[in-house]
Amino acid sequence: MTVRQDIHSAGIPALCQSCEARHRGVCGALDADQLVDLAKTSSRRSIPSGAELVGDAEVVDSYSNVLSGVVKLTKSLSDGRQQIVGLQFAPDFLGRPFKVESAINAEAATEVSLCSFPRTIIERMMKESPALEHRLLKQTLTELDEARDWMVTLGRKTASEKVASFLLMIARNIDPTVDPAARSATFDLPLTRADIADFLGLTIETVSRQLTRLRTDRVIRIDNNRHVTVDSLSRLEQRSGA
Amino acid sequence: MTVRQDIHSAGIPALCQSCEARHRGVCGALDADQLVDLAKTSSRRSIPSGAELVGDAEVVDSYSNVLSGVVKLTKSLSDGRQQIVGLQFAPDFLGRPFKVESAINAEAATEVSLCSFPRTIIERMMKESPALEHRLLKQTLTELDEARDWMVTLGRKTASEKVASFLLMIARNIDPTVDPAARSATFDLPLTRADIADFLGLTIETVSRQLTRLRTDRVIRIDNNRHVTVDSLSRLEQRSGA
DNA sequence: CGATAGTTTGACACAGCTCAATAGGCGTGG
DNA sequence: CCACGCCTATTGAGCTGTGTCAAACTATCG
Repeated sequence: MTVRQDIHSAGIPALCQSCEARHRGVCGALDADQLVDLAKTSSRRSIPSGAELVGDAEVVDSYSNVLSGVVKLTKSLSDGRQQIVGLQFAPDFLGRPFKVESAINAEAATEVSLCSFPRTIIERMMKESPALEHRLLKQTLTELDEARDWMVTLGRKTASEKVASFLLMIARNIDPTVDPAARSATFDLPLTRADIADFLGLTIETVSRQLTRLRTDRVIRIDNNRHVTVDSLSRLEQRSGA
Repeated sequence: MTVRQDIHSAGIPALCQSCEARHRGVCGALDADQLVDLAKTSSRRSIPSGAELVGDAEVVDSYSNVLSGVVKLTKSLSDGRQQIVGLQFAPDFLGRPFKVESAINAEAATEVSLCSFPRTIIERMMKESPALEHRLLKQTLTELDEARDWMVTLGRKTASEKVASFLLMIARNIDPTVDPAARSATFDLPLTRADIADFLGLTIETVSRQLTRLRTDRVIRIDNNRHVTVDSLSRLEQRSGA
């Protein structure tokens, strides 16, 4: 990962100067003028774990970039059963264009920091800048691929395969040292057991049992309930049913 | 639904003249010149039920519009377990832009007719025409919403709720008389029991048992294994867990 | 140190799976 | 038109993985 601090930094707002979203996120699709324009009305905010970002059926009037932390997207049935349908990590773009009402809940799974923009500005820029829309299309296609991968996990994997798949996914998204070739990984789980259960379509108890099984089989180690060490990612992968 | 046969039809290729995709599908984003251009290299083809359209890990060199019939998108685990991750109806656009290799299988679930275009043409047009990319973004967002709805079904619903949800979805997509306010519906199932099972993350036997339960409870009628009549869509909806 | 929220463990129940047999639909050929 | 064979769907009996309910344990924080 090289730091880009070149001639193009000229005129970039201070807010955006070192922002990850400007490189890997949607802001990478904007030129200096557009960034200045956007930065005028955008603001960083820090959200405590557990806070609701977008309520079900709530009118959404802002979009955001995730700068750090993990956001969980959930859907619920009327009797309270809940399913996590997506996790967003930095530098994902948060928001559902072309629909003022969201059928989805967004909640901070960890402490989260966001850079938020008014809906109207983003929608104007999308009209003016095909590059922005292009970037958004790419992210949406990626999210669709991920959603479909999880459909396989939800529909066809066993509980132990689900838990292994989940750990693998988190390792790849969180641990900075995990390039695809890495053999081991270590990270903090961004989700509670209850969240993991909602993500995998299981109960808390089943998740817990599968984690202890992985632990007694020496595939993972867990300290303080949250900190996970995987010595052999390939062993974990074997258990993921891929 | 009004038939559009107005001044804008001037210069529209014969092939596209009465094509549904020109109104509700992606071709609606193109002007007459672009349609002419596209029509030069596009072709209609009819595909028999069961034929594979896109093999897993196969290089995709064409995109298509679905004109009639149903296409199932599947993913498989190495040991053969399979999950249907999407169904495409007319006038959906079939193909995954920005990725030459597909991790997905596409197969005709019924007899299908397609209008296919070379990959290169579509990709050139996407660069030139923001409207096309915009349309594609909208379809992708819709598919993402659908995928997330199914994640809830896969992860959190019981077998009988799954089967009811499936019937409801098919009724809404297939039966032309089903506007949202309709009370009843009748349609042919586009999928075999095995396909339904792969869609819902169940076994054939469980699907069959739940269908007979719906039948004995007089929620649906089934003739010739395929033809379904739903007298009260709201009763079916009550069983879908929504 | 006590209170609280999150996690683990155990015992048991049941929804959905597996295996096996039967029934029904449909095309082919006599 | 019927007889046959093939494929799909249904039904049954028993098993098992995961859910339910309940209790014990652990971390964290005032």
